[in-house]
Amino acid sequence: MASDQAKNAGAVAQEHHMPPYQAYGAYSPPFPVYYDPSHPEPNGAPHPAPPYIYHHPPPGMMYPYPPPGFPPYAPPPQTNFQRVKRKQVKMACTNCANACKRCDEHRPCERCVKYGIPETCVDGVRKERQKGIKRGPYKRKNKSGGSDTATSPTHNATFETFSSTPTEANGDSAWHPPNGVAQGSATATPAPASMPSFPPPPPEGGYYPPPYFYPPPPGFVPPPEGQAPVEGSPNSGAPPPMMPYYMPPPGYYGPPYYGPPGVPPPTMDPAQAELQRTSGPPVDHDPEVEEIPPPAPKTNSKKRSRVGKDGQPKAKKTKVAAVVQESSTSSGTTGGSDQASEPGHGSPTEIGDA
DNA sequence: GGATTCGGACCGTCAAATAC
DNA sequence: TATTTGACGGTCCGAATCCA
Repeated sequence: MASDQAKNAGAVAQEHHMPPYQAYGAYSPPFPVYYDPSHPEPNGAPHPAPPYIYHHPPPGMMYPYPPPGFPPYAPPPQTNFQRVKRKQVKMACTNCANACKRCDEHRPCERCVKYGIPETCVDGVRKERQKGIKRGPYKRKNKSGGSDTATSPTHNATFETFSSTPTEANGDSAWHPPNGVAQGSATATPAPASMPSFPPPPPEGGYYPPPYFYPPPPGFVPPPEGQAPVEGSPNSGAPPPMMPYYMPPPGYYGPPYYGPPGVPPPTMDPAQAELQRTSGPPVDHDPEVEEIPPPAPKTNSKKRSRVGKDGQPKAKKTKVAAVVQESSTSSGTTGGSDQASEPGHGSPTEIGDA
């Protein structure tokens, strides 16, 4: 469940701490970014209080990714979008539960009101979890080395939204700005004087110091302040959609990092960070990261036979009958956990009831 | 074409297993 | 004792199907 918790933590953190980014150039990162104390904030604004710092790249900031030894930015697959986590109510009313429909916290719930059966909108009785079930030995996750290390849940959650992008196999470690512009060329925005050489070894904390930012999506280079984007470049058009950006090198707990304001990011064991830094990124897959696989081709595998578990054809329900049944079911189950009378589906729990 | 059904993916919780 | 793991018990999405 750790992964679940991690995902939840990420969702919560994201929900509660989304800095007020403003548009910068063609895009602004939707994640916190550490600041470089030696680098002035845009517009001369004071630095936010460390250590939880954010800002968008100041005008003229260059995107130094990727460092040597790290793969080039790979455009995220179209399907690698952020998944909106489904929110469940703690306890659906019996009517909604039987109908497998969304319920809400209120009683009567919206659905019961809609069907005119608010009086039957009551919580069911949650079955008690079985106890004393013996389990086999647990498979402990490998905590040392590898990309699937069990790092801090917060850290892993960090990457839930910005899941790693596939690593290109061509071994090209340079990030190529768009339109054939070589990285660091005159056309690209110059790096500020305060920009340290890249990549510096991770400091004692195990993460790289700021300011490092993700590169913009392919085809996007923040134009120098006061200058229009290169004609014909994507910058010159509409702002790009928010996309997952480049995955930072392992051990770097900079962007994106979500967490409570004022709470420093988790740090990695320096030895491990160095190992990962020198051995290359585990970019292609982190099992802790929730990746959105390409949607499976639609099939007809969901053909239902309208046959109950006992092999008997299920009785059809008319609209009224369904509502009535829901009502009767609810009134019949409020006093106990026996769900044997509920309609065919929705009773995987029946298995354990015997 | 809208309403209904329900398979199964997804979610939250928590006891057992394990680490410290 | 604290943490991690894995599965239970549940919710509800969305395709299939029904029906006016």
